[in-house]
Amino acid sequence: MATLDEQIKTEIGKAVSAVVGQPVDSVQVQPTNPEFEGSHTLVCFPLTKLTRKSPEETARLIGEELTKGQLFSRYNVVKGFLNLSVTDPVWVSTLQNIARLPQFGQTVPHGREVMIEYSSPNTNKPLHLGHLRNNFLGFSVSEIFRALGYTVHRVQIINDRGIHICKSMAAWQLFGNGETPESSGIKGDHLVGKYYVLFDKQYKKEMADLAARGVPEAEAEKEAPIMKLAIDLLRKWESKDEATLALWKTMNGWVYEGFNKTYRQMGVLFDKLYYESDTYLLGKDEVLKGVQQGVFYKKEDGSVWVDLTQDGLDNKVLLRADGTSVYMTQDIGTAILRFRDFPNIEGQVYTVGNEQEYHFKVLFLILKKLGFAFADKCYHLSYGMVDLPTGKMKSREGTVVDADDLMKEMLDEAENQTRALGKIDEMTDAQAHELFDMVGMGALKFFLLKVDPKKRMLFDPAESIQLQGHTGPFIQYTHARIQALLRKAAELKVSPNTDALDLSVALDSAELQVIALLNSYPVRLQEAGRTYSPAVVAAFAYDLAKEYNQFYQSISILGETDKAKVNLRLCLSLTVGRALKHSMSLLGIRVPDKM
RNA sequence: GGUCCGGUAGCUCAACUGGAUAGAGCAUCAGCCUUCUAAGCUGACGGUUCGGGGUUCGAGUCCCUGCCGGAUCACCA
Repeated sequence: MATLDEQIKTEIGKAVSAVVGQPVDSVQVQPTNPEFEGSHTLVCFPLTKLTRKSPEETARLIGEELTKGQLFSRYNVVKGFLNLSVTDPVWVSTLQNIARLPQFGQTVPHGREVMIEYSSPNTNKPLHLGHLRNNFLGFSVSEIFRALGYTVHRVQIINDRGIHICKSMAAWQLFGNGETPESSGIKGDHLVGKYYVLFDKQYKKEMADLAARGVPEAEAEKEAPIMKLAIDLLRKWESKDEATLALWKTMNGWVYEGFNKTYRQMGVLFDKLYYESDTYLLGKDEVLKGVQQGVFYKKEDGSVWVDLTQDGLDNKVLLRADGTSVYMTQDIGTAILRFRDFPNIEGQVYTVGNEQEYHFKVLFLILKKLGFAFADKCYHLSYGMVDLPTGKMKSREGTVVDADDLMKEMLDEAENQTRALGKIDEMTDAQAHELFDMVGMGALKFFLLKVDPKKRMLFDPAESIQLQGHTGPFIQYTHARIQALLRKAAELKVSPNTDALDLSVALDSAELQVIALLNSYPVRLQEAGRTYSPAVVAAFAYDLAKEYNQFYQSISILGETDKAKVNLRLCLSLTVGRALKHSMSLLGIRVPDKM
């Protein structure tokens, strides 16, 4: 059966063709401004060239034609805008169709597959605010694609090797005295991060000493004893020195234990993990093959390059003169490996900050030059930096907002405000804590996801813990309110019955607005998928909650004497509740039944 | 310097990809709980959409130009 939107489009198409006298391929329909009567508006200016009449006259003729049918009851014309009113029975039956689908918004799985990468941290320090935006985005986009019927593989590449972890290892060897997460009570990732900071401190001190002795800076950078130790550890690691590997494994193990706790609190999941230590050599063969194919070229010193000047970019190194890989080499290898692991995926989505836009442009170009068709289906989900009111986050200046700390603060704040409102009086301790978690995380996730991913955003802590207004908790509250209403209805034995919906009830404009909004959900979801933007889903959830609250506040539901109206309003509430729950779940946000 | 983003109310963000009088939240002020959860609702205040040109029935949106902010252009990752 055709959806309301499809029916409307066909009807309007027919009417326009009838008035214009010839088929018109595309007509422009938009939602009517709330200040005018109607729900759908046809923009008639573009048609005047064909009708050779004024916009008003054109609109009037089409309006006359349309109101002959069953879909529209009335029309009005403002300038060249034809505002159309869909009849109440059509709206009620639209609501009925939606209410009959418990999985409204969910597309039936069609088997197409995508891979989505997100998170992908280094293992030398704990996760911070920037990672939160990354993880929430990646997880949410995964959920959106699942809702659109895709099979999604959520992956990350863990940067577990390299000089950064060797720095932490070096500092631990020097200053650690055998300290472990158990002995110190410090979470593993934070403990390793502590030594990374210690490394930096010591390194700076040694640099200063060397400078005082007149050693040039460039030389001092490499000659500082602790740096020499780190470089030595990296070399030993690459030659598979047993003791070094053991320490590396131990310290990475601490980090993973810490990360897993953080991921659990964040509520994100992965289907497969890739480790750089397994994949970092993979790209080399492909690059060498590329040299043979003539896609890349080798310089006299033995380094391998790709010439991208034809594509408006530069020359880029792919293998160092000593034959070792660079970051790009690894990424080529990893990309190819993933398509081998999952031959059916259409493409990969990389959730990585916008400072790496150039890198991914180059990566996709190279994959294409190597002849991989999937290169066209790769997408860099590039997101903007998260700034603080004090400016940019800088680890060296200690202005980084730690992910664990922040989440804890959010939960504490949720608890404070919830207690202050006396909301947990009838709850068990466990229920209360689950609520604090839902509200705190809901506030944080919504705050980070409501902004267009592409845009750089400001994280104001004071604003992020707001639980009123344009926030996650506002939407959660609306959901809880609806559930309370439905519980009350059940007590009164008037639970919503979608089959009993009476198509002849007259709709209030507040009811109509809510139904129209509900009806737009599938389109909004499509848009969210097309633009890889959870912000679209967040906007929908907020709009719906806002609109519902206006309805709820202006119209009595259980106090209504007309039984048909009570049932309609309950069905409407039930359906809104489901849509809120579903859309919020796509953001990784849970909604409570009481709050 | 080259390339790519961005600049919208005091602040944080929208604006269905060219449509009507540019919308929300926060903040400020004024109202609404004896009635389905006030984490709510209603109203007021708040704008030269960075400046200047252009394209057309119509521009925050497209083109040119200037200003401001950011990212990037490594044998780093």
